[in-house]
Amino acid sequence: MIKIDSTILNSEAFTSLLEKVESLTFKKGELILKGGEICKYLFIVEHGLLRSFYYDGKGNDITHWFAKEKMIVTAPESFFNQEKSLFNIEAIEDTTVIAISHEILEQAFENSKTIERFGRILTTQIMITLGRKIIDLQTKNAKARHNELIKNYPDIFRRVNLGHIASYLGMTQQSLSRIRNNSVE
Amino acid sequence: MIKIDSTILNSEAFTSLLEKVESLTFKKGELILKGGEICKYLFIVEHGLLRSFYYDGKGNDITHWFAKEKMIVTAPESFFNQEKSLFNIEAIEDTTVIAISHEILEQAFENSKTIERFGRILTTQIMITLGRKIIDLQTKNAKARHNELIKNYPDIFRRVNLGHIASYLGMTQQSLSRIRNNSVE
DNA sequence: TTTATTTTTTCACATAGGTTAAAAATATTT
DNA sequence: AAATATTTTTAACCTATGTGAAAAAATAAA
Repeated sequence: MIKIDSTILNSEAFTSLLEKVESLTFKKGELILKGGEICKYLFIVEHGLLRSFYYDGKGNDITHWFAKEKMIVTAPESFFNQEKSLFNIEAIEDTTVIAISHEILEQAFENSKTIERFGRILTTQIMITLGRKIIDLQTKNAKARHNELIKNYPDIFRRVNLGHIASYLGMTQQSLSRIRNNSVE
Repeated sequence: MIKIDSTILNSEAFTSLLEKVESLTFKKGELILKGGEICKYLFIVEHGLLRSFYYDGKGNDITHWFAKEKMIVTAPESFFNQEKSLFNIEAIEDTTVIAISHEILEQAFENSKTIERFGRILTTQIMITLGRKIIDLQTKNAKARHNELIKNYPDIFRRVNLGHIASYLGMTQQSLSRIRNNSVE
């Protein structure tokens, strides 16, 4: 859930990059990326809501991340290393994205210190965010993780169904439902 | 557990950066960074072994990461954003590190596209590694996480005591001991 | 506005892993 | 080598969360 600062979005280097990108539209339920494919694009959400998810080998799909307006999403390992993707990316609302291809982005990194810098700062912040998620998973119980999400991303919480939220939080849908409805702390 | 490629270590830009860094030595048990401080340095381990850890608020310390020879370690949020650190960093063997200060590194990022690029690629790979840890925590049971560690980092496993490994893996020391000694799958 | 589909809740029961405490084994210091 | 400190194991019991199945509620489709 990384948001792009609008000063960067409006910078010259970024504007020139944006001239080379595609705008794509997906209907609710459509897959933007299928697991097993090589992820060609990094997506910036214009309108709508995406989630990346993977299968856990026991028949459950696990939401890894959500991306709403102005957020960036891709299958990092697949996109940056051009390997087969573990992740699927799905539109959970009708969604329009800007799609930056790996090739175009690599060129932009080569040619523009500003973009390279932006990339570094972005991945740094994502790294920090992922670190926090690890800490939450290791130190907070289901109830506390749920509260944390409501506090930090109330809108995501409202727009996404329980099952997706539950797997994102590392619990079953039934547990999340129980937590919500129990007055028990 | 990110390793620096030796071609980068030997590059000119890196060599010139290394002229401006400090070499520090710590005895086993010493704290290199205390929680609450602002982390001034990014460390590259020359010899020895470090761990970063935090307190979970219930009196337990939780190992977040290990760093052996050639690995980089810092308190990311504190170092990159110059905020108070959640993490402590401790030498778990007698350790020598190269310490790159925030100021020097930021200058290097400004002045050298190569270093900026290196920073981007490094944070990208860390991002991927952290993503994998989240997946492991969400989809694997204690036994499987333990097997994963033995497979991927057998040396870390040998050099570190059980308690540190257990908290790194998101379980208690007793559980890890039980897993190890039970023939039960 | 009925039917079908999806999502959420509820419930009984199971279990992985936590908790507490102590013993055993190992390592370190004197 | 004794004494002390640290680390690892063991064991009995407990609890948060998972599992499986079904009912209820909400939403979408016909």
